[in-house]
Amino acid sequence: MASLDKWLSGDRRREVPRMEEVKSDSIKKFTEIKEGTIGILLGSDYNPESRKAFLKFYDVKNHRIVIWYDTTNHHPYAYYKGDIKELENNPAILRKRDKIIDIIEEEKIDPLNDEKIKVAKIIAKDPLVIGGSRESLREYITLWEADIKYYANYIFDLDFEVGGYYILEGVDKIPKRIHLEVPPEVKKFLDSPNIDENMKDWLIRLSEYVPPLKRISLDIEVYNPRGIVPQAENPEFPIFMISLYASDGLKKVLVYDIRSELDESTASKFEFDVEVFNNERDLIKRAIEIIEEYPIIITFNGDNFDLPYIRRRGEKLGLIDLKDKIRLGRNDARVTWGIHIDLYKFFKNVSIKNYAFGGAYDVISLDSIAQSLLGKGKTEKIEYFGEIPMEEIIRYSFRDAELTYELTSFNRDLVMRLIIIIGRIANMVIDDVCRLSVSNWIKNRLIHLHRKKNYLIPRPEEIKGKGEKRHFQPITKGKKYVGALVIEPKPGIHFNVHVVDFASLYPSIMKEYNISYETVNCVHEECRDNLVPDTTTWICKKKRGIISEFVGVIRDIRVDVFKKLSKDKTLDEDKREFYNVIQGALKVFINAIYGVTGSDAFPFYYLPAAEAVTLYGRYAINRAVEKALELGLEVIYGDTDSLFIKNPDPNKINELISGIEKELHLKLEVDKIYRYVALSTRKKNYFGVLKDGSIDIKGLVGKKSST
DNA sequence: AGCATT
DNA sequence: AACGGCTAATGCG
Repeated sequence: MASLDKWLSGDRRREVPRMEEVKSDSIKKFTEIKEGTIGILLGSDYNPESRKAFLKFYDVKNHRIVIWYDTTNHHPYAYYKGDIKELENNPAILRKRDKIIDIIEEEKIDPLNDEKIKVAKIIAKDPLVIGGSRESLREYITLWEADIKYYANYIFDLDFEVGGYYILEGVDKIPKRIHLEVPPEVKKFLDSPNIDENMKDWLIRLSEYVPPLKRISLDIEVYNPRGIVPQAENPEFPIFMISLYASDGLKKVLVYDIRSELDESTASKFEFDVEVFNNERDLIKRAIEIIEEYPIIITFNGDNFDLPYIRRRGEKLGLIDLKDKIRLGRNDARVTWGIHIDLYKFFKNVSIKNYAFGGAYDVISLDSIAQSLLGKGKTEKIEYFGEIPMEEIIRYSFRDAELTYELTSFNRDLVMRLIIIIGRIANMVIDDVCRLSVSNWIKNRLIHLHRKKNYLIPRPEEIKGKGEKRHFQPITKGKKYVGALVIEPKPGIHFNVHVVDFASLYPSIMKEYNISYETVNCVHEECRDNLVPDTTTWICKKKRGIISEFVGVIRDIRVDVFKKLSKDKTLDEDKREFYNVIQGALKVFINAIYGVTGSDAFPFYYLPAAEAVTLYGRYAINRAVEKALELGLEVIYGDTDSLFIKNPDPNKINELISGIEKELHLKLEVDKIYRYVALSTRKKNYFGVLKDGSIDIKGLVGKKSST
């Protein structure tokens, strides 16, 4: 304590930092690639010095990241729709002439007008010419595809697949995609006749084995005064502890013995390694030396705290090449030798929280998430280190690193697998998967799909420009368009109630009715008679919509293959769990695709498309009610995609299901059967007892009577 | 009471 | 930074 007080009072004994590099051969490692290296593509980035995109592969044999630099002479670019001669004389272009490699004419397909068009492609020496600075071309000229990250662009253009296996044959050869042998349980589906080529590609890509990934978690402690929270932007207090927990069994706490209270006996008191240092610089140096041996770094809030703090403290203390190891972005921190996963960002992601983990945790903190998912939390909370014995802080700090690591390893590496699978679905590098939201995941894959079809990606205002007419007033004030239909419940206790529902209604509608931003109110005259019920919105009959196709294929492989595999008792648990991760990740995408279509922040937002989905949904449930009544069935309630039918003749239910399937091409199925269900006058509030005796309660919360 | 807001 | 519908609590002439 005394030394802390002294330190706080200003006696910081600032020695002149020795300019010294952290010893490492990590840079050298990247200059050569051993022939025959097998790697999984996990990351990519752009190197401004060499002006090249590069890829990060996880070497599955040596468990390190291998970096491969572009050899194809690929460059950043953007498109211009107007006259190429005019463009060449545009002042903004003239100003940037020395940074423009070429302007060439290219043929693309305009998906909104369904026609081939000639566009000018501006090829630049570096990405900032296109976008990212105030002087960039996109600030002066209306450009197309000018806001795609360059390294993402690179992956799309060369058709690289994130999460896929590659063989690296040297620095000068383009990595070649290789495929592991398809496991028999998946092969069975590949050979089946109702699986098309598109589905096959997805099946092979997603089901490929995800190996255990070597990784280390890291957590730092800062010796700050009471009541002051250390700031990564201005790291004025020393790091005095760094805890590490790795997949290869390394468990270690590095301590800078700031109060000189430890001795030789300290290390033996713990079930993990403890290394003691007498200054902060050696502590940081040692930590970097260790984590550099790991291709994947796991933190909890490392983007905004641990990594920037380490980098800035280290630089203050003269560890000058930390800037080449930890790269600080505006809102992230990346490590050059590997991949940094910040679990705080990942678990904060609404789709991860609510869909992947069913809202299991509430507060986004290490303690709360660990408590919910691992069943154990932090050690007792420490408010102020100054009063706590060093040995106790060591245990506390170690626990954080342990929990952070275990959040990636519990349930057979569920989280690591999930991250890789999302990367495969979105074709997005792991760093971005962990930091961006579901709309970005979807956008990323859609951009790649546009490239594959040679579609020029429309600007959002072009999509809007097709017209935003909505046909019905939203029920709820402040909403943009009408949503689901909820049928007025018949209050009372009803016995033998069968609930039928449409299987993933909105995604099925998007798939079956060809809903996409370019197919709703398409350009063709001959499609204008294909109307959404009760509207003047029409849907294309000539071309498959890009979003419809995407949601269709991932819906099909989820329902037809991965859901089945996840329940296949002939497979071992590890495999079942893996297939369960895949079907769960697919579900996140499938459900969100309709949602983002109705979100104006989404670049492919189109209100009439979102409204068409809900209107078809309303139409479907209304038709089902009509059909049920025709069959003499009694409908007592329904919500969005479900009908509650009282005491039905089972044959009539089957007739209803087959009739609807024939008429609407939507699958209706019996979801559950209640022995009895009690409905009130309120929608979305009921309870019932199912056939197996279990109780089902919706919307009702326990309340005290006021009397 | 009735509407707006969360 | 995924949608809308619905219930309940709270605030305010």
